[in-house]
Amino acid sequence: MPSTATAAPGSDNSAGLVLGQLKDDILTGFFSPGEKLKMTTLKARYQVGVSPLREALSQLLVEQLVVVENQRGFKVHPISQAEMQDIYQTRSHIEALCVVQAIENGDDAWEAGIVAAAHQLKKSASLLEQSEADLHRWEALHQAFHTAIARGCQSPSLLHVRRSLYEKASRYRNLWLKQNMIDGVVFDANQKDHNDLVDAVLARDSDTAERLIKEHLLAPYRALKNFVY
Amino acid sequence: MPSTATAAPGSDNSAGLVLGQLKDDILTGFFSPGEKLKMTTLKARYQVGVSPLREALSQLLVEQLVVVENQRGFKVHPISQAEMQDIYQTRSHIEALCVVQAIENGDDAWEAGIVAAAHQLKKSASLLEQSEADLHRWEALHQAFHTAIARGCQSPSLLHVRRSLYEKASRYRNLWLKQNMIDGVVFDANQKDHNDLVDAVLARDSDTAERLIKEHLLAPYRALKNFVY
DNA sequence: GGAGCCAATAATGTCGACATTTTTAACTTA
DNA sequence: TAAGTTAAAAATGTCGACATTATTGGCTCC
Repeated sequence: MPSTATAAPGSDNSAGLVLGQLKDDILTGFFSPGEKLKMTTLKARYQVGVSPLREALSQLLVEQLVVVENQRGFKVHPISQAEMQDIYQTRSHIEALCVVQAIENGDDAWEAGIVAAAHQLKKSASLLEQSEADLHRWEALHQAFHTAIARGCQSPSLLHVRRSLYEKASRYRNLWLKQNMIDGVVFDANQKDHNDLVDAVLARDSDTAERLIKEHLLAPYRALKNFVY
Repeated sequence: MPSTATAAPGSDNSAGLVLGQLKDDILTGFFSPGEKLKMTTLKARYQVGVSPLREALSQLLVEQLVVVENQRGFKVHPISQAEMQDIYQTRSHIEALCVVQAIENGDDAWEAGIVAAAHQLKKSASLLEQSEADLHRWEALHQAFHTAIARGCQSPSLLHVRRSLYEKASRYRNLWLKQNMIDGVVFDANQKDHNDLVDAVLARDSDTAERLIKEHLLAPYRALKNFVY
């Protein structure tokens, strides 16, 4: 599975680099949920010592992508039906907050960013193969599109939470894709959702936009929730 | 200033302990906003080596209580009018989400916890001196009261965000108190707010509860926002 | 006198080493 | 054979040391 390339490195030192790689490896499922993360394994994979590794793991601990037990090291955060439901539901509420506030605060540059991102997404969707690389390119554009909308809320703290929840949700999505690659995108490639959302947002129709975005984010959850881990 | 004793240690190793102490020192203003956090200083204060320190700082980095620059070490996260507004506003939205969902999901034990916490808070408020220790005891009960309500939402991810925002907001509150200790509690000791909130919550009146909690959390912001840093 | 340069000092970030704890595996004993 | 015990092996968490980078202070030169 290719990198999600979503993880922004905190700093350009060794710990920051390994943070991005390790996060990617967890989100893409290279390291499985619950898997023990032995230092010898990580040292060999990322070619660094324990210090940068422990710093990166400490950060992933706060983001709840790993768990720790004293003197017993780190594990990948386990997945569960309950957590998946929690993440997706909270994410829909947070995203809705972003959209509503963006509609209140967004300026002309924000609107321009939305139509630009929507255009790119639409073009990408039209020539969408079922290949893994295409799928990941589309997902990047998909996320960029929604970020273009959410960004208008102009609240760093909300956007911070939003990013964290996206990452946690993307792990469930990626794990699912890993097993069901055939009809992979059926559950979120529906272009109509996006057209309707853009219309509501640009019309500054908060209520409609809120309803649409919540539904848009909960639809994949309904598709994934019967996935047996 | 006494410890806020709010920071839950991640694990009982050295890094987990120093995380709690360092977080407290930042939230209470022992280390000032923007202050350089030199390793020699931290080593001397917490009696540990650089490894646990860097792990703790890495976690505070994610929680945005410190900032880092490569090869230039860590600083306490600066404060600003803009961040304060952002934190308090987002916090009011998140807390409202918690309350509304708690009203939907809360059970009998949840209701019992609320009336118990409200009772303790009321008793504490009646014998409230203006001493620093009293003030911190009251604030602990105050937070416990609101947590008793929010807990009913039964969403770990929402409660996680909520805790993080509380901590960030508490720093602004503590910094303000440090300079204005005289009439310290006037802006949030109003018992009527709490009585009304309990009534609305127990009556499962979401709209009223949402309005009350948002107002309750934004009131201190209005009091603090003219505070010149 | 002030700006620019250079050496000396100090600080950061990373590694290997070590003490402590956990895990594994063999061995005893009933 | 299965459970309990003990020794060996492995893994974690922390420290001190070191290379690299940033900062300070003095010196020269204009």
